[in-house]
Amino acid sequence: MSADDSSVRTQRDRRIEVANAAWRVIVREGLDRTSMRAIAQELGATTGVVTHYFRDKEAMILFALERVFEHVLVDMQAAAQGLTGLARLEKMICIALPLKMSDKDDWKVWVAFLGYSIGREHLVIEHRKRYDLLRQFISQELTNLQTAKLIRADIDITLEANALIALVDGIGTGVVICPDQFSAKQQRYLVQRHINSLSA
Amino acid sequence: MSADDSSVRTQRDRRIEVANAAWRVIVREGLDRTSMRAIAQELGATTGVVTHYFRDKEAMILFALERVFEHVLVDMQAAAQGLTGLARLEKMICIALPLKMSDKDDWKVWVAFLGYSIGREHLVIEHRKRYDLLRQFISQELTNLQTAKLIRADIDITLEANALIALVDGIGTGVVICPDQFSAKQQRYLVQRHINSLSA
DNA sequence: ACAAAAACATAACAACTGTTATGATAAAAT
DNA sequence: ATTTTATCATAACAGTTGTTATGTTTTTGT
Repeated sequence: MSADDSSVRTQRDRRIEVANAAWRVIVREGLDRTSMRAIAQELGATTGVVTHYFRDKEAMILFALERVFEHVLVDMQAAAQGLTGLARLEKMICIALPLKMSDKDDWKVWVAFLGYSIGREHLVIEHRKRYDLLRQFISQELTNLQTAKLIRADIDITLEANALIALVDGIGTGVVICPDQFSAKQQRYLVQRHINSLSA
Repeated sequence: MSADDSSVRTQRDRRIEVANAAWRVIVREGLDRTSMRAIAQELGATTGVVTHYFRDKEAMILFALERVFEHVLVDMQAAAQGLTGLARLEKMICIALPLKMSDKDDWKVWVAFLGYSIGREHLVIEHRKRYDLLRQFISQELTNLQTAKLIRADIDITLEANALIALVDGIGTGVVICPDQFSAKQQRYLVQRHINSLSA
């Protein structure tokens, strides 16, 4: 092994390239038609690459999902920097929305995974882990707001975190199916109104 | 053809039996693993039955989806009977929620379809038709409420219909993934609060 | 009773699936 | 320089897929 160098292509980098190719195929063809061969072709390589970097198809699929999810979490954290109060929560939630056209593809992958998980309990569990993380994340923010007396004291934090997730999830799938029904402004308005209704 | 009789098994009845078998397989195995052979086996028959009553797999799948959707619409209409005002809308929306354990299976099918549609534009369009119908349906109710001055006059009806659909959709998928996070009482509370916030 | 049509069963088709084994080539380590 | 390891290509495997064709049986219409 060579020393750490920013100009070398590490093993993880290559895994990400494969996952990105998978991501593109999922968006274009759907998850159940995302075959090893389709991914390899999208990558301009053969299936040898895919099998070399991932134990099996499911490991690769989960890696691709994890990338989408992690991406959102990081963006939420970054967007929250420097903000406080309700505006901070509002900004964070909005990051998860498909406000831009490009965000829609991430939502396509997310929705595809949700559907693909039905009947595959271990995938449902994987998905649940991410919802749990999100809930934990939002609950933390709500707790801070409650401590600062910016939202009402009688609010059930877990319930409200779930409600926010449900709202975002509903809008996300709504945009995937009916892109014309949710403008960026409308999405923001719905989140803003919901959060303001929690205000003290 | 014999005369109309309630005790005969019509062609449509048999199609429904096939669709119900498909529904069960979708819930248990997932949509992409719902093969013709699996459906036939669930039905206690062979693939000859399935191919005889449906042009191809997609026609059968769409028929099964339509049944789930129609079922919800009918139930909503039935539940609305005799009710007026905000309580009427509230009751209708709640019908679509997975309040009971048995409702969860319908939501599994719905979510499976959503994911399965990704990358299949004609299925997205089919789904969109149903969202359009739902929106139209809810908009009608909202319009009545607005005319009766029971909700604020400045409310954008289409936006609010979409918001309600998104809320229900978010809760539904939430229950499918995290069944422990939404009690029936909590689901009702969220819908109730949302609708009350529209009150005049 | 007889013919026509509906309701299935069976089997075969070609295409596609994930996985695995085996090679070949290039990089890295010693 | 040589050996080991990482990276990929190729090919074959056994299984599954939707679809179609061809039967066989049952129901129905006349």
